[in-house]
Amino acid sequence: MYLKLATTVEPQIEIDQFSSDAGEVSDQRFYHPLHAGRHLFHEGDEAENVYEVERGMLRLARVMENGRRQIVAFALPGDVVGFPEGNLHHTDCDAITDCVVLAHRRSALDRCNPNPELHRRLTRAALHEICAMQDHFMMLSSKSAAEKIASFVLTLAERIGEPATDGIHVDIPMRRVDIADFLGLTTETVCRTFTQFRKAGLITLETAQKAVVRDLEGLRARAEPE
Amino acid sequence: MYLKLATTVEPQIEIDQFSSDAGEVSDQRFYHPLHAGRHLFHEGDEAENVYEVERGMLRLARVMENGRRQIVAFALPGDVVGFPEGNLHHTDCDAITDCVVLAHRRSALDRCNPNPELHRRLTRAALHEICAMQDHFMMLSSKSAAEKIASFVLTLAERIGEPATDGIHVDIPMRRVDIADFLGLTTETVCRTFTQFRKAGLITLETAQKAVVRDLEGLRARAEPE
DNA sequence: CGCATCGTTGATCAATTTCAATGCCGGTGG
DNA sequence: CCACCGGCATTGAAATTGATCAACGATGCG
Repeated sequence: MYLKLATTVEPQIEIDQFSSDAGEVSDQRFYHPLHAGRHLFHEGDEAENVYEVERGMLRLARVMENGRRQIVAFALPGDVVGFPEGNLHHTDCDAITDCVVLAHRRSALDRCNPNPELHRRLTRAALHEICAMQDHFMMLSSKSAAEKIASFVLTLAERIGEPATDGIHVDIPMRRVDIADFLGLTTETVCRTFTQFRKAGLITLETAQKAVVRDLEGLRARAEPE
Repeated sequence: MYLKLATTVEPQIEIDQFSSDAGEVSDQRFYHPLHAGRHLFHEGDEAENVYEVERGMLRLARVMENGRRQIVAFALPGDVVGFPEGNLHHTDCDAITDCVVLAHRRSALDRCNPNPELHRRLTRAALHEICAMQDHFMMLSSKSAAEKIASFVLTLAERIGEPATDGIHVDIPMRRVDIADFLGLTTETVCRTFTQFRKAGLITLETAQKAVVRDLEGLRARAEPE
């Protein structure tokens, strides 16, 4: 299965206290609500925290001097974002939808103490991330546009799809250009491929952001070559 | 700077005992010589060790069911390979040239004790790897063939090039098809781009494996668009 | 020496990008 | 309330890049 969007960690430890405002849960972690469009951190920022996504969707991006942009990942609930390089963040991260993230002090990643269990979870998440990124290499380098879009929609369907009688309802909150920059395509190609799938009866599009997967097997068949 | 080939760690801790045969250095680490063409591990193998490259070059690869292959990274001295996912290796790894690698028990990555310093180094290497892979995303998704090859040669030159009066001598021990599978191109395109650079006077090729960078700036100009 | 593998080159083809225009929708202000 | 505006999505046609198909050359090894 390709296109892990980002890194999933083991089931969430139990959180007792929750305040809908940014609230300190303990000195180790605290909740942080985040409105759509707001940045969580920028490339080059001092990395104070790593974040576990509770709700919503985030976008991790890197920009080249000349303006070309790569979406590194879309982060969904359960994913961890903000792994530092040295002391700095090496991507921009902003909220595509309203989000709630759980911030962990960056020290939890660096040191076993005082919370060895959290340290272990975050380290595992980092290792998982490496594996997931390697999957994404396959996606970027050896798949056609149709295979990329099919895989992409399938992953979204598996992770946030809601099964219904008429198919799997999938929210696609990111813009077409984000999908393009994630998959190494152009906006136009993304559009065309969506319409191609729509005309083939694989999906329907209520709006550009609301899709229904009507033929899961058909979509799977397009996700892998042969 | 794009195309970090793999993960560089901090300067090597001092090693006193060295045996040219596979030799236990301590219960935490041991040297492992490896001839060109030999595998260090396979995809799906139980991950017993992570390896620090001392000498030589290794190839990390993933293969899809249908035979398509992605070279995930080329590992050079200072790089770390074999980060596990769960308990398993998720790539094949074999030696392109004769190598010497330093094996660390996988537990050094999982646990702080008994060697917290090593644990910290390996964890950092994993984080660095994430960053390096994100660089490679840019390479794979938003660069032209010429930009990819130029970046690739530049990185090799920086990491293993030997400056001389006539330019920077660079060993390119991997085959063309490996370069192609690394950059998401075909063998033919890799070849053509090399000849194009040769005809433009940017490089010379004594053999397919021995290149001399004659115009560093020219090559840099082709590595980035604009 | 002959075979096998790898590298190189050429010609054609197909996929995707590019360029251009139009449509759609939500927000804003008259 | 409605018209206009701006951003995003979609579609079409042309251009370009890189893939594919095919042949040949070089190199190393049994």
